Amino acid sequence: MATMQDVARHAKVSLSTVSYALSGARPVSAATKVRIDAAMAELGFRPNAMARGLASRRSSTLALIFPAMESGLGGTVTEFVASAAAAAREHGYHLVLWPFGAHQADEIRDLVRQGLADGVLLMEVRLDDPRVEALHAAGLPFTMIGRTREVEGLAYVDIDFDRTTEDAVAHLTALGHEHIGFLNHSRESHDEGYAPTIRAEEGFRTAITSRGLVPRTVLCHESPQAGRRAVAELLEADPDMTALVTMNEMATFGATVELQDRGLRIPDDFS
Amino acid sequence: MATMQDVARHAKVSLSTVSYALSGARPVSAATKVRIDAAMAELGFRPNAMARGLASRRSSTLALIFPAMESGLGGTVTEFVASAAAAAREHGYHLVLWPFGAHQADEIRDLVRQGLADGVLLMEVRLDDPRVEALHAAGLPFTMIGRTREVEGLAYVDIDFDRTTEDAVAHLTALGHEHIGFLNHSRESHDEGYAPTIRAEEGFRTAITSRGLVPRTVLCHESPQAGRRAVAELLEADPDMTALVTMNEMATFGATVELQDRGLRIPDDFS
DNA sequence: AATCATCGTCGAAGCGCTTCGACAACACGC
DNA sequence: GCGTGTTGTCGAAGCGCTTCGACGATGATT
Repeated sequence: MATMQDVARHAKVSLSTVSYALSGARPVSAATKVRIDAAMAELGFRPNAMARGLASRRSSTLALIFPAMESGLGGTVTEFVASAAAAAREHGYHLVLWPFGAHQADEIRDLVRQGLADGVLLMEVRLDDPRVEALHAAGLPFTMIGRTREVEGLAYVDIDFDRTTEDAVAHLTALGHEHIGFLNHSRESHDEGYAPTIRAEEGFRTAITSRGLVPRTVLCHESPQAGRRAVAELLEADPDMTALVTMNEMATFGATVELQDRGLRIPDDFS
Repeated sequence: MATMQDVARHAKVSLSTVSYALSGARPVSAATKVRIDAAMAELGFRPNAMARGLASRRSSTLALIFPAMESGLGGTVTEFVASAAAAAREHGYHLVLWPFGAHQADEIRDLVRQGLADGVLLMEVRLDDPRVEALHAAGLPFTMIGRTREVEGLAYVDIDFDRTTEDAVAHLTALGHEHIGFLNHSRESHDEGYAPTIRAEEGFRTAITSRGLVPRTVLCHESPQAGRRAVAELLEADPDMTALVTMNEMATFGATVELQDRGLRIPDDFS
């Protein structure tokens, strides 16, 4: 593998000039730049990531902390991961995966100190999340996908659950539905303080009660089987139910099966 | 951040002794080791990943090359990614994501030369995959999830599609089914040489024809909508069809909807 | 023509670690 | 008591790059 020294010799300039040509941190004359570019091309030079990282104290690497296999890994999570990787790439960064849940803040602290990451993306944030504290203390830049209870001074992107549930309910009431159920994520996720579960539940209740209707919600594991049972429960609680709002992708597949099983056509009899 | 030099001073030994205590590459007396461990703990020392990588020419990083968002990113792919990350972690490795498809062998070659990865995991391998050639030429150790046409000298783990399709067909014929359809991945994936699509198709045909039955297969996009249409097609081709073998997760959800829509109960009327 | 920035380039000092060669200190067999 | 190995430790030389200070060579400014 060709080093920068090789390129320098080949282009008959000093090591540092090659470095400056590459980074643009200082001006380099057009003529020398051409020679250097030619030498780099000829030798197939690629700057060594480790050496660059060590000398510059910047790794060009971002870490994506994501919940190993906790909450079912729906399609949404996967999309986040895939687009984060692609976006990092576009900006010349590497993306490393740190599969740590909310209870593994210590491991994160350790990894951060190894200096491999310039910044962190935190996924599946809990309302009170020790990982946030750890990252904050480490002084590493980070942003969250989702949010904690307190977001003072923190950067995050988030889904507006108040708005989405309100929109969903508005859509259904506009269609004439008055008995609307809500199929949420699991009880575990709720009890762990997983924000989407909690905030969507609140949003739904608000949207429903503000219309003088009765909210019927159910927490449900991320599986088709659980989805069937959950819908059965909802229909027992309110046999007149004609519409469902759902947060739980996996369970939804089971839900449709259960509905069709009961002779309810979608979308004719049930929305 | 404490360096190894700090630890050495603190423990009153030389820098190299600390290194040896850490790596075990040379013996260190029990007494000094205790002092060094104490110093490391007190200073909260973590070896710098970049420096270690530069000096040792090993990055402790593995790259996972995976298809950005090509083939729908089913749950299986996600599981692979998540468990790869966890497994890497367990072995003290980092896992970086390189979102490159079969047509981006050049970009892979570039990244490899940056020396960030000690080895590579290649996913969604095509029967003839330029990435394999690129990695081979780069001399980087790699293994594949899936396989190319020629596997001489290559390491891989793979699904036995002959066996899975045979098992599926055997299961269905044992239940008495004689009109069995096959719901495959998309035509695009087939034409691109995506091995699971091609090999599963072959496996299914073999399993069916060896029983004197007629294979009915359909290529189908990764979506519920496409799944509905595909099942409709299959039933038109053979109205007596009573069972389906499927490779296409997303399409399957649509398939069940279509079947139920036609009054076919699962599993009573249709398997 | 003298003065001063500015430009383009170079050499050298690290970044924090691994690893090689050296070398005391000591144990062993005879 | 002399070779002959072991053990445990140290110093120093890198790994391949970034970045700082220095310095001749221009070109612009009076």
